[in-house]
Amino acid sequence: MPTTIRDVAKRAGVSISTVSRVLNNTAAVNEGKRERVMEAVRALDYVPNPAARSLLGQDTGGIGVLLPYVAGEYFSEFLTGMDYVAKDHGKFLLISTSHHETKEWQAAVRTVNRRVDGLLVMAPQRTPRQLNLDSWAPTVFVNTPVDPDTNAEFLNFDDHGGSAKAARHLVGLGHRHLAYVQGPEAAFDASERLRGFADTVRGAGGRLTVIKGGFEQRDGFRAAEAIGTMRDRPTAVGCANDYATLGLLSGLQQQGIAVPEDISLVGFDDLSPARFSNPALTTVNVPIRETGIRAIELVIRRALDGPTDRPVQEVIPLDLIVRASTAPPVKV
Amino acid sequence: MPTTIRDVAKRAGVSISTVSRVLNNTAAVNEGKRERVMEAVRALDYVPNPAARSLLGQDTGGIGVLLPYVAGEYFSEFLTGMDYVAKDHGKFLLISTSHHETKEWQAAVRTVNRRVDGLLVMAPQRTPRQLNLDSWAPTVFVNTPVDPDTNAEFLNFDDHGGSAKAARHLVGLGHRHLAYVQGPEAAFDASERLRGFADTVRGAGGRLTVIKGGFEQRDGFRAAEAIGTMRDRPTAVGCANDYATLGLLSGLQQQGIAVPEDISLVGFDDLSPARFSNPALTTVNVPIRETGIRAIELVIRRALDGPTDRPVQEVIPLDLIVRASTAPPVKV
DNA sequence: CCTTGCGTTGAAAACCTTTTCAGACGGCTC
DNA sequence: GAGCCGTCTGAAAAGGTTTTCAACGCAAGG
Repeated sequence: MPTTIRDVAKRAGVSISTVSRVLNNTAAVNEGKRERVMEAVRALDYVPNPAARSLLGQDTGGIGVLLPYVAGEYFSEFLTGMDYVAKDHGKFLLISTSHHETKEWQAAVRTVNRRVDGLLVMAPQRTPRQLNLDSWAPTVFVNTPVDPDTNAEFLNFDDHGGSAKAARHLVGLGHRHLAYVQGPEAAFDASERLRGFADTVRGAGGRLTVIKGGFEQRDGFRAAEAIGTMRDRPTAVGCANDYATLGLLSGLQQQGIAVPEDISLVGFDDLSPARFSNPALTTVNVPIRETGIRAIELVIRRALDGPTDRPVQEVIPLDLIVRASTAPPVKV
Repeated sequence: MPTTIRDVAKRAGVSISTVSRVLNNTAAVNEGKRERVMEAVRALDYVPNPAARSLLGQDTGGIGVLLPYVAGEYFSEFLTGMDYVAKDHGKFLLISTSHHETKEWQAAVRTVNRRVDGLLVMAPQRTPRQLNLDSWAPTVFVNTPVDPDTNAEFLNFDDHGGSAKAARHLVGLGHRHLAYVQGPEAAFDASERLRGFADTVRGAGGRLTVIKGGFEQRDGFRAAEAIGTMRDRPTAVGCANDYATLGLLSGLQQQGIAVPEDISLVGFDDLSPARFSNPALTTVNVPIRETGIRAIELVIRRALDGPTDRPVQEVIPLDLIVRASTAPPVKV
């Protein structure tokens, strides 16, 4: 039986109302009594019951985080950023994942509902409309197709633009026949990346071969086999993310194809393994950790201030980081 | 104003007690009424208020997860496993991290307290005693120094044994002068790994040079500089984890030192990047995802069954995976 | 001296659910 | 036909907090 506000009140010789007032600083209290209350709180190691508190419609202290999944460095970077601010504000993170299924989505929303003060959602395969999480809590979407009709906040990456920069870099080096290893088909961000790459290559009059892939290393590894056996091999390849690029690199090298001498490679995300591969990857930097921080700050702000009529809807520009995996093509 | 049990009762023409009984299957209810209640629940889209529920001392539905930090693939694998089972049991994960500071620890415990039905703690730099989370919720420790006096559950990896296998492998290949890149000094698992390596090398009459390092790629990269400038260079190097090994590999290759021809490398963890590096890493496999699954299952079981007098205290054996980064030393 | 008002306080209501308690009702046994 | 039992039901209490409301004492103002 944990100590309650009543125990504190008894020990301090005041009513529970007074204790509440002292704790929440919600009204003036006689200095002597305030002291006694504080002393009692310390002595009994009293912590208010969060359930009782949120029953009254007060804040729950939680922030819900709904992600498609949580595997890989991309998400752990994201989480790290979020965790950092959340802790700073005395909030905790309530994480639920793997919601490619609309059913699972709704279950997750239902679970998280009323246990959190706000919501951060990353759903690259869904539009907010499909998630129908109405307006029961302030919601910030990250990396999710914008729905112009909601007044939720959106923080998106300029996947199209970033990918275009990568393609422009390759074209500028002189590449004319390029390939692109595609991400998961249903994912909004992956298709934007493909589109940015394709638009640029075709706009420059280059030839583009699109290869099915995914976001994991083994997807890139498989793509390497496909590329290795091509009769008319491309001289540069873009990938949907760094993991796939790393797998691709590994696969090519095992076939004796040199990077960047024989083939140039461009990744996406700029995760730490990209810096330490051999050769280090040219890739598009995605400030995922910082975005996690900003997103949580937004959620907290909206939870505090209530709804705005001017929600933040931002597209974050992405920069290309040129490293050693790209070079001009060898003339044949 | 969300719908309450009262709304449901009114619509179904019964008392709230009956609604509660139907929902929780806690007593027999007339079939007709049951139908009407169910209909009302569906029509109003009623979801019981979790705060009210946990106020009564019912389960909160949450499981607290306290980690030292959350960055890197190791933790994202761990989280993936945990998330998987938690979702399966309708529980949600309440995650809090970065508790190298005892103060932060206590704050985290306080926050999580009474919001969860059980606790999973990974604290390689602390003993459970230091965390003084008394007995307010069933707790399972993972990768944390065992405290024989608590009756909490422990799931630990045989870091010492795994590291010994790695060392034995190298010694068996003929290496006599080895180096070891150390992990964070205060971490229990890192020091066990070092100890296992050192014990074995010295037991076999080999020479061991210990190099300060850490768990991140840049730590390995720095170690590569140290090794590159050594006059009497070791022929094989063990590392505290794969990330450091990858950084080390990258650094060595940039100096023109060939792996495994000039130096053999052994990692620890067997994360996915280890499989796709060039050469692929020989490393000790740590079933981190599976352990996440088992740990959460343990927490849930203990939350359901109440305290046991025979808590699980297990040391999980670790296997060495031999790949391309190790070879016999070249004779001089 | 009586009112007004301020600063401070405690009682009680409200939040939403589960669970206990007692009652109603029908059918059964003697 | 009286008593009993079993099944089903609703009223009410309990859980811990915040907040409203009324009231208290006391000083200042009329």
